[in-house]
Amino acid sequence: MKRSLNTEDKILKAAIQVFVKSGFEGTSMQKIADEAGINKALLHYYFRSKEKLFEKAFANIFVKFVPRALEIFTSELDFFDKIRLFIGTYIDLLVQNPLVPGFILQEINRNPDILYNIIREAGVDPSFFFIQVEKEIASGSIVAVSSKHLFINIMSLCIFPVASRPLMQRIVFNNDERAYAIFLEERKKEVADFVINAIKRK
Amino acid sequence: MKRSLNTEDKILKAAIQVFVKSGFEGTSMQKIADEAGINKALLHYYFRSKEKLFEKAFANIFVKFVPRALEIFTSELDFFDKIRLFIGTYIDLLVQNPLVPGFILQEINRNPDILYNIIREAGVDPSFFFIQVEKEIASGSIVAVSSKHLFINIMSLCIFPVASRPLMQRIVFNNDERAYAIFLEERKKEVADFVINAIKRK
DNA sequence: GTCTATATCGGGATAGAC
DNA sequence: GTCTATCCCGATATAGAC
Repeated sequence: MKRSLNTEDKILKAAIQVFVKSGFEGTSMQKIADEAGINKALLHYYFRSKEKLFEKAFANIFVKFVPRALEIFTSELDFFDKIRLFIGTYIDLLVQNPLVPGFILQEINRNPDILYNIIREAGVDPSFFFIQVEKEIASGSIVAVSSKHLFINIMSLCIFPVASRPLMQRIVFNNDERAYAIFLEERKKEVADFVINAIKRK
Repeated sequence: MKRSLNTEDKILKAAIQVFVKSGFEGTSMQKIADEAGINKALLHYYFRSKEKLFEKAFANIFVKFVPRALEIFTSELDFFDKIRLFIGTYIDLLVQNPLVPGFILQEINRNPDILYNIIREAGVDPSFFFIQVEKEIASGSIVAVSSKHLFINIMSLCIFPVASRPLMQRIVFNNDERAYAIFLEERKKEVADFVINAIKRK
């Protein structure tokens, strides 16, 4: 399986793994070379510099986590079902990649400019969500909330508990790994209920 | 004002500033020395190593942002007023220190063990909040929610929008700084309404 | 395309003068 | 207590053999 990858892909895969774990500043080319099972010089042969290798790796990770999240809202489900489906799938995705949220937050704060090209190319656009919220308000199914606040509320409730796990697991669960894993699993239902309860017209 | 600080405090203050901006790995002792207006060797004279200086700096920042947040819930206000007050004050604190949330998330993921001593010494304990939630449920003023989920929901809604600002500002506000500043200001009311709406028994 | 060897630089840390 | 000079290592990056 891994054997079938060519060298370039093997390097990129290793780079993603190491960068996500240690961040740009905490990562050395040597560690990536070790992870890929090849020599340090080859990294430069394929990607010229650490900076350029990082850009490829970051873009690769980013598109898996940001635009994909929004796809669900383009479907034709009932709005509340869409919210439930989105939250469930997104929390799953995050739990399977627990280091990614912290990594992305770290790197966008270190260098916000990395987003410039990536967002343009990846075509991240939440307007589909905003339009639908306005429609739901007009039809009277939800109360008059700001669609932008609602969007960021949902994102916050999904992402932050994963990004802050080392801290929250300790202060709320006495650092019990399993308890926090169960807690995150519960959140798929809990967060959806919370959001829907907050906006549903009764 | 800055003149009145002794050298040790001057160094610590400079270290906090640089570490928060660039993280542990992205910070060099030289940058801290420059920021403090003194020589590199003096850092080692006062703090022995980068690691030890970082620990002091991190603990210093941490206690300003985590335990202090919980103090509000020990007051004697009405529960909903407490929630409003907490969210308003906390978002203010975060907006005034916009790099801190990302910094803390970054460092706890890099090295979760730094929390070990700090949390013990700082005495971070949200149980006061949990108890009060249980009481409110018993008295029938709010619906039966999990107090732990509620706690982390509130934290998420306050912290994440600040920590993810470079990203969210771009995809939701076309990178308009002022619009995002206004948005964060609005959130003091918006988030409180959202939370209370989600839990209030009607 | 892949390796070893090496150039060059910047980092943390210490010695020692004042 | 504060400085300059220096040590030593690890980092990025390149040269050149195979």
